[in-house]
Amino acid sequence: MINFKEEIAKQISKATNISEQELETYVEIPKDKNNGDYAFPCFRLAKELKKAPPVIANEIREKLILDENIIDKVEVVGGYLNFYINKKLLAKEVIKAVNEEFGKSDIGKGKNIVIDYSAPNIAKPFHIGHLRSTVIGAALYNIYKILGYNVIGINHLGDYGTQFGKLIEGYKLWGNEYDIDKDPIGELAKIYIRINELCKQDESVLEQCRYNFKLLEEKDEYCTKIWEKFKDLSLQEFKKVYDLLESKFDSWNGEAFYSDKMPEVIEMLQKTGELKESQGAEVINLEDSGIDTPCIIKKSNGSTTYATRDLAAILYRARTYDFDKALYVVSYEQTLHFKQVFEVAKLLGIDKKYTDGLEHVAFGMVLLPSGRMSTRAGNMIKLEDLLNEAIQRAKEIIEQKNPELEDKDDVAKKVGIGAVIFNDLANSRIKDEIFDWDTALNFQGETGPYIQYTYVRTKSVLQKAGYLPKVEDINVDYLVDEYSQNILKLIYNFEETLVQVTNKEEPSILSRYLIDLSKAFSAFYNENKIILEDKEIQDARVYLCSVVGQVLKTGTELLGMGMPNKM
RNA sequence: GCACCAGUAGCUUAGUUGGAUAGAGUGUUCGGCUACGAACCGGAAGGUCGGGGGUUCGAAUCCCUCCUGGUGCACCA
Repeated sequence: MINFKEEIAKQISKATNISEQELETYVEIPKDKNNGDYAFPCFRLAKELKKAPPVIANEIREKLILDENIIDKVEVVGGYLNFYINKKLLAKEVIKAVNEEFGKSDIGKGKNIVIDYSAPNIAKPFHIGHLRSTVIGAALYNIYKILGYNVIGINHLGDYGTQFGKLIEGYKLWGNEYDIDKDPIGELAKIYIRINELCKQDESVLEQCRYNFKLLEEKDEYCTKIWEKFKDLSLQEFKKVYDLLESKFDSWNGEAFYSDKMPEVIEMLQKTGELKESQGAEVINLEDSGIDTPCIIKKSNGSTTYATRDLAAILYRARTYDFDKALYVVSYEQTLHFKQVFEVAKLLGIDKKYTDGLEHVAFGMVLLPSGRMSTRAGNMIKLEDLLNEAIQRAKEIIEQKNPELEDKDDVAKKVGIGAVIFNDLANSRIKDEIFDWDTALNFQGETGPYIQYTYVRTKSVLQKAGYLPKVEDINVDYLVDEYSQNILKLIYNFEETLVQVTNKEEPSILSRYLIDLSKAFSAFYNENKIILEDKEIQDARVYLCSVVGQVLKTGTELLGMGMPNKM
């Protein structure tokens, strides 16, 4: 598609002798449509030219040689030059560009992106707090992919560490009191809570738990056997949730996968001479980098830590995937951990490209109105329960609004789960979220179902029309009204929106965009009759409908939501 | 105590590299289905952008300071 910003910068460049690249960064999109489609503020030139901004604006305006096929008109308002683009050109460009392939790009060609997301802890319930990492990671995955990047999605399962030493200890003590095969995670969670209580009361039990983990690392037969059992049972439970969310991962290599890859890391760190003994443990001091807390590589009993495993993972991923970016979609509670690990990674002697590519994509916590969720305290909401409730509520609304609908179950799943996913992706990821059933399962206003509903209406119109006109038959004269233009401008910005998502690792930018597009279409839909006597007008509007539908569907699926054809 | 993050309408929030009159949704309120889906659309009311300084032609945005909330701070992950 034509690049309007670039065209405008080119024109101003000719009139001012300032480089086109510099000018392009100054060109902005006015908030108020009454100020044109693009604007060039002259204020920053005032100092240099020693003239008042309005004077500069007028001078530039006089020197501008406009291509009427691209720019309709330019107005000087105060210190601004306001550009109005050629409406028909915009319509032509957008209509030509949108097809099934729309949004696909080769911006990321040849670049590898590793995304580490979801990563629930084995033997603990998969609760609503795990949703954010799962859906943010999945959305980023899809968006990088459509932009042409080679993406590797990794579920870095929490399947290792002292928590297993605790579970093994609890199982050893009271295993026969619990029916683990019947409700694996529920029963294991009870054991986990109980052993934690005991650890608090009796330090020697905690020591024993740590020792169990050391045994596990040393491939002790009994510990390994129990650990494998817990892991298998947990994965079966997790799959239920992943099936509902339709989550896919390219790799399920969890922490345990790196157990045999840590000695190399430790050896590398020893060679640097930075690995120091401190209070019986082996640590890397990071005070020089402004991090007060040292990074523990080896505990005093000789076993490894989360950080050691993450370092082994960085080394492995650099070698295996040659990543340009490695994203960690993990709660902001772990900010310090990643700061430490990324800093220590610089000692591994890997290419700067890799250490520069490490990025913690932090997100806020999901809190209950009563405060934090805690597996130990038992106050949490299981994700599976939320998703099933969402489907149930969607079904009730379908029964009420559209009882004749076919595939009710499938639609209820798409709408219900879509609402939950969208709710989690709608706000900036860094913000905390106080969980509320009615908010998470709201289907009205700025929600996932609103976007789905808008799409369904485009489909419905197309069905009523019974045909799709050919692009070359569209008369763009009928797409220059305010409502059509609003839609076209948004669609014009689709790829730019996706790029912004990857620049900020912020899927909510796409969520907002889809809301804006849905609103623009709803307004258009309410103001204009689409099926009507005049065939030429109808063709143009029907085609616009189809274009909107395609973008809504593509965008919604990028967020990891399903899109129903009817609802 | 130190560090990091957040603070925008009753509630949930958007706000591009500083730019024109700070936008939405929700709730309240008024109006719109003999138009292709009302899970929708349109209008009204609602703001000292946490407070105070500063930089700038221009600050929600940058700097300083204070307040409030959250998170983290060595053998959990």
